Amino acid sequence: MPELPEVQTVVNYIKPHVIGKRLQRIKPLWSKTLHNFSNKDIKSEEPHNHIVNVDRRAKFIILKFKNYILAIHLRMTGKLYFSNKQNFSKHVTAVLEFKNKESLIFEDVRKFGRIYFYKNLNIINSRHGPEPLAKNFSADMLIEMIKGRKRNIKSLLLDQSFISGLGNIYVDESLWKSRIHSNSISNAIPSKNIQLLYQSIQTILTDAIDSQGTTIINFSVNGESGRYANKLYVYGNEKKPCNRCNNKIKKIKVAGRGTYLCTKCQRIYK
DNA sequence: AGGCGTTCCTGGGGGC
DNA sequence: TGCCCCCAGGAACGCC
Repeated sequence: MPELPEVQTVVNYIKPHVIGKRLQRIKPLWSKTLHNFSNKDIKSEEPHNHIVNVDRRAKFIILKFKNYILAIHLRMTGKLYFSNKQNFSKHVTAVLEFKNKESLIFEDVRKFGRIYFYKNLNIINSRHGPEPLAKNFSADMLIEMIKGRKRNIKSLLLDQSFISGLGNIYVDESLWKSRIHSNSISNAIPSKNIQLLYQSIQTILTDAIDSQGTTIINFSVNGESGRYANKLYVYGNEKKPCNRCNNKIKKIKVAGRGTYLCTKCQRIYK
């Protein structure tokens, strides 16, 4: 599941390939993939269809054009890669075609991924919380945010309107690193532990971006997983010993999600 | 406010 | 070996 580090990895990867390229058309191979627009909307923007920048906001890949943006969400199994091949796998749901037969391929086995057409980032910003790696996002902010809610901490951290970019993997890793049980109630967690959570999120996300993420995010290089897969402390490690206390990692269900944690050294605050 | 169920999808795992 | 059943999971939405 692509989360912030995987999405950032995709952005870093495609950016040099697509900046300055002129989009000719978008071919939908799965009708729902183009969520709120069609190729007509792209045509009507002519001749201003050059990609001027590629960026990330929350878990969206943002293709910036002169007068609009395309926001691409990979959801569960979406993959985005640059290609000049003409034969696609059966899971390709959309093709963004440039000149010279070059294309951005959106491949998505489960078909949950979507592409959105907006004038700017306003709508996305209004629905999403702060970026955890933004320079102006501080530990004090996170403390205030978490203390101000009375909610299951895992559910809160997964909520994109609360904080952007975290998903199941990095929430489990961050809570393990800061020794907070996933079933803790947000306003009962002491400030010093939230401070530790803040540092854990920073460290983990930064390290995961450096490692090009955990899951497979494109097929164009080698189809291998990101190197962070080898650095996970709890996620996917059921029954393996906890790196801190040697207790067996458990898999439980929290907020409807499969959740990995150490019930011995992650304390529950209620 | 917050928790929970439902929906969208398909590959893959478990059971037999 | 093969078939059927069931389910994970991000986000939006409706309900209580």
